[in-house]
Amino acid sequence: MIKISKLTDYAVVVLTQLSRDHGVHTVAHLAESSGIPAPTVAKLLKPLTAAGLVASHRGTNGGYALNREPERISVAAIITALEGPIAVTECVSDADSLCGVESLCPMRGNWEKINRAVRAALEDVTLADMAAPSPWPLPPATAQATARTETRTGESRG
Amino acid sequence: MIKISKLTDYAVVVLTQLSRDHGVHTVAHLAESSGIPAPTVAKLLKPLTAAGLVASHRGTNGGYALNREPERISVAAIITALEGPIAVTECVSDADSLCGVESLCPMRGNWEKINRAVRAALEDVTLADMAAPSPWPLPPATAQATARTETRTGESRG
DNA sequence: ATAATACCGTACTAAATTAGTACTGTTTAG
DNA sequence: CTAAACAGTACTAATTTAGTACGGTATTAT
Repeated sequence: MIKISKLTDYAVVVLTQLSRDHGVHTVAHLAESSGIPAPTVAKLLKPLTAAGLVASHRGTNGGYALNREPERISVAAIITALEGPIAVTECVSDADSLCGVESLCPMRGNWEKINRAVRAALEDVTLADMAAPSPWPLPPATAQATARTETRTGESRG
Repeated sequence: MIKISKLTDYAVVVLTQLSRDHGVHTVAHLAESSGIPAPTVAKLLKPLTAAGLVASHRGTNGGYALNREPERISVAAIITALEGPIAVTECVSDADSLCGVESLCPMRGNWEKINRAVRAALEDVTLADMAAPSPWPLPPATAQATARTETRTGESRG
């Protein structure tokens, strides 16, 4: 369904918490206040640390803290940290993996065009945006949305 | 990895074939010329037919044909036909599925913003674009690509 | 030093999704 | 009436993703 993994979803939640309180937070604390199992929180913080989005502090009174202003952390950066380069198709994501279907390959340039557009959309939203209160439902902005969009509106519960 | 399913990938391949030769093609024929297993081709053509993207003709000399000009079939329409409404997170895709993590929900409006941007990007590319010969590598357009992009360039094989 | 705290890293298990296969039914042309 | 070709369902297998467990290392306080 062209969606991100649950782990990435959780990562945004955890990072949002860190952005609200700039101090150092332990995994246990973050897990408790978010409702996400602690081992899972620890798991997602690892690649986030490796990517330099958060900083870790060991020992007593240690924990994790944001390593950069929320305004300077894009959703694209978060996704990239956890899932690797953003690519809608496997074709372009790694040079080693062949397509399997040869006739697919001639259009990898077109897929890359799509990838860039998606990437740009994701670069444009920062953690600060995500932490900010969100108006819901969203005001209709560009109206290029499909006809299907209106099928489900009204019963927003999720 | 925020990618579409293989079935959708195949669908684009099959539709590209149909767009090149406007006649009626059997599943067997499409399978042979694409290299995709016949049952799989049959499987993906079903929802495509339901969505009105292709038309099916039963009986002897039957088969499938494009139901619309390639210029009027967007990649978004193909993905939607096979995978349902385009949404990066589950949260907004269906009203019935709760998030599980409550703290996630306050930012569904922000996620929807992202969903719209992705959707727009996918609406913008048509089947005709995909069937067209693609320059590769693509000329750098907006340069908002992440630093990671350059890590893998050079050995394009996929 | 010693002990407690909290991250680090790897391996493993289980669940969910996705891909692929098989089979039976229905429609159309000759 | 027979053969061609789609329609629909059910099932199996493979892959991916989520979640758990455990032993190790660094830092701080006593």
